[in-house]
Amino acid sequence: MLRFSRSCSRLLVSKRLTSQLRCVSQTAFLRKPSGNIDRLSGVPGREDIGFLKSSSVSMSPNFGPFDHSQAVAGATESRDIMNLWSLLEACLHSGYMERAYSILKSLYALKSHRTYFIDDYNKFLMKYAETLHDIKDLDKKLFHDIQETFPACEYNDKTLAILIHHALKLSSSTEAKLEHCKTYFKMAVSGQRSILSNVDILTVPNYKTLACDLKLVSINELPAAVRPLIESGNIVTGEVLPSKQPSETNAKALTPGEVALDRNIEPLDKDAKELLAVDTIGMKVVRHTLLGLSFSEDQKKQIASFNFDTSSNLLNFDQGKENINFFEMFCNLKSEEERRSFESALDEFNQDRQHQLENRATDAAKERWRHDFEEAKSRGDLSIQKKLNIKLWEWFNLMLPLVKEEVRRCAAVANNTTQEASLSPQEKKQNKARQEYGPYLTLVDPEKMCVITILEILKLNSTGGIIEGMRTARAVISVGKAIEMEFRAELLLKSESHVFKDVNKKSHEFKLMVQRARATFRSIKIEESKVLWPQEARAKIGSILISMLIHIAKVKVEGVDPVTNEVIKGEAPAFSHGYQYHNGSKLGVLKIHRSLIHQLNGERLVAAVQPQLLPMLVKPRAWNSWNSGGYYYTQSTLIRSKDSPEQVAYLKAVSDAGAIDNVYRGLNVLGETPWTVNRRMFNVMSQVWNSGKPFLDIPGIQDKLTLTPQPPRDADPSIHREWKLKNKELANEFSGNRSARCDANYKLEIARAFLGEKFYFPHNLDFRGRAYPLSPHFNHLGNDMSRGLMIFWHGKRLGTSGLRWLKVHLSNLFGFDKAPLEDRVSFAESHIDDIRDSAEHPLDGKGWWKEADKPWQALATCMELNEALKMSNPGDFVSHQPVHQDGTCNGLQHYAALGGDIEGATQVNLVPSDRPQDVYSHVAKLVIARLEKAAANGDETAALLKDKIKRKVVKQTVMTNVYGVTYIGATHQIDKQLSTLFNDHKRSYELSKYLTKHVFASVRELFEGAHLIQDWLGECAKRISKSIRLDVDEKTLKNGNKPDFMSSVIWTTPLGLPIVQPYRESGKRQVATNLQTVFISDPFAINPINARRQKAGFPPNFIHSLDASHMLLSASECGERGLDFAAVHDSYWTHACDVDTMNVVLREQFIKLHEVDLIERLKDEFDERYKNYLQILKIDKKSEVATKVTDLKKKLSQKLGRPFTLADEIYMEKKRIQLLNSEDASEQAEGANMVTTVSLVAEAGDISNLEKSSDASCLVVLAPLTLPQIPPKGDFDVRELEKSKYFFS
Amino acid sequence: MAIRVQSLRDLAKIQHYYGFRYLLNPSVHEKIFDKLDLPQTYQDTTKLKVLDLYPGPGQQSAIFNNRFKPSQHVLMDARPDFVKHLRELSSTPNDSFQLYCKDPYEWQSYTELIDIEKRLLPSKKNLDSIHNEFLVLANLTGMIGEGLFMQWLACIGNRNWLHRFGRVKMLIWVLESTAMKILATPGGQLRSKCSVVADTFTDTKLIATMENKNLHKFGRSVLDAHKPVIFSENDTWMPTGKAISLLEVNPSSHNIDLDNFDYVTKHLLILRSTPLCEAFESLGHGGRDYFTTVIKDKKFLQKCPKELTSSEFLMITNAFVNWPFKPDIYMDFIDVFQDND
DNA sequence: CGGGTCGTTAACGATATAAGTCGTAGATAGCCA
DNA sequence: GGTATATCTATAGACAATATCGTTAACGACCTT
Repeated sequence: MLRFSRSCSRLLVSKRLTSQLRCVSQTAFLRKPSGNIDRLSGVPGREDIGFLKSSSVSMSPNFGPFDHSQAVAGATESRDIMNLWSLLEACLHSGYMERAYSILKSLYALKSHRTYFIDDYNKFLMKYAETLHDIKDLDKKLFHDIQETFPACEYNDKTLAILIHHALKLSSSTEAKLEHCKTYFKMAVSGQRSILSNVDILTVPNYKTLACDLKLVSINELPAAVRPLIESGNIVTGEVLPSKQPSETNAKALTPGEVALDRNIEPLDKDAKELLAVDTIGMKVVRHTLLGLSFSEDQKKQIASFNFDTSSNLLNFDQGKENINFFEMFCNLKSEEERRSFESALDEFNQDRQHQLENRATDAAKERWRHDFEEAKSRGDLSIQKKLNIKLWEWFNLMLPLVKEEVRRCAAVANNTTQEASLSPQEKKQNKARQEYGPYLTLVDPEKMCVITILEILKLNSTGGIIEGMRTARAVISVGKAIEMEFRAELLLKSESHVFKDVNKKSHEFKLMVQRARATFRSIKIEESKVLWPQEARAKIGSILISMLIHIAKVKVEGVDPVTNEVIKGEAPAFSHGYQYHNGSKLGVLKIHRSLIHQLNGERLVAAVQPQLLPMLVKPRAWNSWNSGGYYYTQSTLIRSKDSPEQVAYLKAVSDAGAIDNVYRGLNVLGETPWTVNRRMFNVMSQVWNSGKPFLDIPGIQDKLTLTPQPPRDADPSIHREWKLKNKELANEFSGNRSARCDANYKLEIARAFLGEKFYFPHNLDFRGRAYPLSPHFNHLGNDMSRGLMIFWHGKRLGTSGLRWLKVHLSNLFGFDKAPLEDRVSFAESHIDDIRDSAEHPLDGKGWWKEADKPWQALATCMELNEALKMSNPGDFVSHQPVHQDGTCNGLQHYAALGGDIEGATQVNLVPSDRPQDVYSHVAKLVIARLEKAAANGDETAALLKDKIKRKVVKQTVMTNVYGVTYIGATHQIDKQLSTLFNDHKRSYELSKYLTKHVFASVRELFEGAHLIQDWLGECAKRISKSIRLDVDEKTLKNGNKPDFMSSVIWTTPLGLPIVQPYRESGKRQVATNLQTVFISDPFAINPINARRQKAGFPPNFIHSLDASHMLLSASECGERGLDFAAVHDSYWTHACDVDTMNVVLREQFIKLHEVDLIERLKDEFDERYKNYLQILKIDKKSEVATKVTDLKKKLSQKLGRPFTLADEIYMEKKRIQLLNSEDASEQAEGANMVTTVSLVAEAGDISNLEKSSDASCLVVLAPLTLPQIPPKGDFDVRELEKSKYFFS
Repeated sequence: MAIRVQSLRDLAKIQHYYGFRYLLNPSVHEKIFDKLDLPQTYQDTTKLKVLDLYPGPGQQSAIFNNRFKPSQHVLMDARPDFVKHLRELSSTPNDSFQLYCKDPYEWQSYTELIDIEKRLLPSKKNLDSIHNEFLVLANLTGMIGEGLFMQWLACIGNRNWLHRFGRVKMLIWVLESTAMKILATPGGQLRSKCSVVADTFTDTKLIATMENKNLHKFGRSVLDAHKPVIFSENDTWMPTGKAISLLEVNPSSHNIDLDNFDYVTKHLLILRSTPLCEAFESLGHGGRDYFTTVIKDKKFLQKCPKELTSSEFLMITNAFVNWPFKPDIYMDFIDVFQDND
């Protein structure tokens, strides 16, 4: 028997993924390491922060290249596998064992998948076993399958774990158990320990039986996570043992005092008991701990009466109700020690709440509807304008039977219990479709599916540019996805309770152990759930559910009869499926009836926010692998690259090699910063919000969109056209306002729910490595408003320096940020009265804060300052306000550092100086100079504009210029500034266009070095994206000399994160659903790259990957030094008193980052990665090389008896390289003697002077890919910035 | 004095044809004019004013002018190479033959020609018959041609632009593919909104078309009914690979609200092969219920949109207009593509 | 028993839709010495 | 005559999606040798 070993299931999964991405390619020979990368190690002794290790891994990956050959041979197969997996999973959980078995057979048939097949079989076996009553049957089944049906498949330790689990479950006598288990343990592939490591299969009682009762294994052999549970011996009985020192890791979590409290809990519990009798033991301890702290009588009462039952006390989405204010309690505690015990008690409570939160969201929404409905019923309220929730409850009740019926039919089809013969052709077709989507539809409770459908649809209102509705395609996918997420969460929960069943959580310490064991279990389980439902399946079940909703959801409507002019009342479907045209292409839309829209505008929909999109109540799961971190019950990936399997593959390889631990470290620091809501700010905003009037960036309530009156029918077509444009503009503005208000609503409601709470933001990365919080509606990256709503949970004493920084911060928020720090301090000091007025009378005072650039944050800072200044010693004030340090044009800072460009470095404050440099003013000056010169030459436009140029006009363009803004984009930005000066729309646009040219030219002039690098990066990207790999697939070359280009730009960030630009052609296909066909992209398809986007995106993406690295480095260092740290890309936040420390850190890290010549390293990486790639060049036909190539082609063509194609050229070259790289000396010689078109061109050396563009006189040749020379580096030494006060300020 | 008619060979020397294709063979032109029998409409050609849009090399313009001697013949074109050529052509002492160098694509050009500069002042006629003093010639065989034709059709429906003067006959060269769409019959493969609109607001005939293998796609009925003049591709310049056809467009007298009609046909024809009773639902919330109540004919409800005649569409439009809960047809657009997850 | 024929169907690909694109690359012309 | 510059034209592509229809491949029933 061939045996293979796998020590734990994590590895299993990783292997499986590899198989999925693996490609049977012969590329290895092309990838002899050249040692180039070794050279990169640079200065000896310098520590590697990730790049070196990572780049060597990603340079010789264990998966194939991503192009057609993969797409055809590998990807279609891996797509099949993924589809089969998801179907297998669905069938297993729906209990369709026969179908599941036949899917297994299909999986078995896929040869490339063979080695990993046992994992699939195990899943089947696990479910199958549940239907049996005798362990012998299971035994029989397994050996029959392995010997007969799947002869090439070997069992593994997981299989044995399954057998053991069931043996324990099904055997009646201890002897039988013992015997079976003994046998199975003997069959172990890699030892007992390996079998025992399957904590997702063996339950805690299993472990106990094995270790304590049967004594088959010793406690030491158990997985670490379970060991304490068994050791404490407290499983089934639930009896509280005398507290032994809890083992290992959890020792710290409990102070002896708390344990003591645990035991004499009775007396104190008395008063609470009258109020609530439902505390679990664990919660009693929490309550007890809290009551033991030095709270005011009032707060003690609150705690005593607070319902610690998490299931009824999740988050407070109710406007009228006030949740308990943990934050205030926390702040009022005097001693550090008390605060610590408070926090640990709160954390424990929040563990449970987070668990509930992530799992009970849909139930909560449904209960709310029911509650409102019953309340209205009891009041006898049957008015026509029913409350929204009541309507939703009615729909829910109408929809449920339909869904149940459909589920029933699907089950019937799956179980073959339909009478096919008696069905109409249409029904037969329906049943056929049911066979496809049925398994997916029967997984989630119909009630939940109804709720999810309704919520998703309402949430999508007004998205996708549709005024009163949404795109169908988006709707069906969203619903499908939401169902899938629900399924995953349920699945996890179910299997968790399976493993932990019978575990009595009566003791407090024991509970902590269970919590810990659970966490381990979850990590394994989440990583394992790599299977995703195919888009097709999502769309299908989404459409089924939506069409049912359309069918039953009705609203009362009023209309005027055009004939009689009478008002008519009636009923109409609330949703309607139709189409709209855009530019001649159809778009499926799902419209929402106006009367419902109206109601939606008025009501809050917050319960609809998926919990996976909220901040977390507990510290996020720490990142430790590419797909493990963040929320507890939902899988998130380290990098948001949903449609780039390529990047995932690189990431996985690098992650498994442990090369990006620095990234994880930084990200975890960001996630561990606790926050809370700034209550005073929240109150001000609520007040503004409730007024319904527009205020700052919050638009007012708007009723409905009114279009301008239509021009007379016979008006000139141009007038009609203008009318249409005007309407579009109006609609645009309307929906913009609506979504802005909606967004503000979300933010405020989420903030309300988190008032007084301690929360965290789990982060992950975009494809360039920039960090973003996972909760999209409410986070510190949001607009001014959301930033103003948040403060650090922890407070720190200001001290002198902190007070000063707080003042600077205020000044910065006012836009007064280009002056020396002392001036900024005095700016704040000179406005002391304004600050007090703003803080104490934000809405009824002078409103000085509203003049700030960032008014909300300014107000928050005013309040903080005011409080501090009220104290006799402001330095003693405990501040929670984050203070920001921003880079001056961070992109340019990186460019200047890369180019060593002294002039540029000076401009962006890399060079120490007494006062900060203001790039924008400088550019403005340059532009004015240019315009004046032009005006002197008689250019009227220039003369007109030259007085209009202000710093503000050019600011955005200068800033975005580095990030590769296009000419058009910049023109729009400038037009936004200019259009306020000129009334004429067209005229101002003309002027903007003119001005943009000059601004671009000025920036280029000022940052010569930066632009040389930018150009170089752009050129590299262009050549790479137009290059051809030697072992391309035939299909790539099908259209003559215009092959599909498949190579994206790939690089490694200094932290070792591999970045793959995901810009590829879309590759979408039509998928039939119940409502319509939808056009969706296939995530497995590997399409030709989009060369233009690759080129345009690379320079800014590269810079972004650097600033991300800088941020993560600074984050982990700040974390190391005990700072609370947050960042918005190039704006770093911490407590006022810690700003000095942070400033040192971020300078150190910037220097650390740029000490190496990153550009040179990038070129070496490219040279290595794209070695042997070819590029297509056009050279002069008459040149010597060209004639040689033509002759060779002619000769070969005659030999072949057909034209010599590009594919032939490539094939030949491939052969040559293969020979050259051969181990065999004779083959090497043969390769050296071989003459190919490419070798001819390569011999000619530098042929750049021969390049021609005109078609007539040139010859298309293949040449080895060469990258341009790096522009010379200037003399600026990055170490200088250590002393630059204004580098970040 | 007669306008110069040149050989195809000479005219082909003009460097740019801007993607347009023109029939240049004089004898075919004569054949076409024979068939058109314009004098029947324009009995008094001394009162005839002609607006010639995109005349290009001006071959058709010259032949027309020589043959009918209209009182005024304005050639509107702004393309440099053609302008150069036309300027020569119109330099012959013939007052009626005037070049107007503006782009016929711009609505502005017409406003300037007629309302501002008052260079061309067509008379206003009632809707009883085809305008007998004003004729529009055009060549829309270029890239933007099809779109422009569709807009002109809408102008006929709205009675604006040149059609505010009455039922102005138009002779328009279009790509063969466009002609096929316009002339598609109920139930036919190519039946679409534009042919319904053309049926409703005009009486359009296929006058001439270029010989090619796709001819049969017009449908036997069209070919039989219109008996177009067939010419060879060698009679034309320049070869674009696309055949061209000449349409005679006679606006009909009607009193229909284009916007509603447009909405109804557009939406129904998306589901061109779906029975009406189902397709109605896509017209708005509760469409199926409403229309199946208003329209009693069960057989009619089983028909599908592509089979409907223009008068059937009209009937549905009327029902739509009377629908108390009808959707706002002016909200039927998408705004800028903005996507955020 | 094999193979061939015919009919049916799924699967794929092509095409039309609406109706004021548009950005860009490449060619040409206008310029100077 | 040659080259840097400005303007012009041609051209493709993104029809940022979907219904429908024609063609082809595949499959299976049936029949004949």
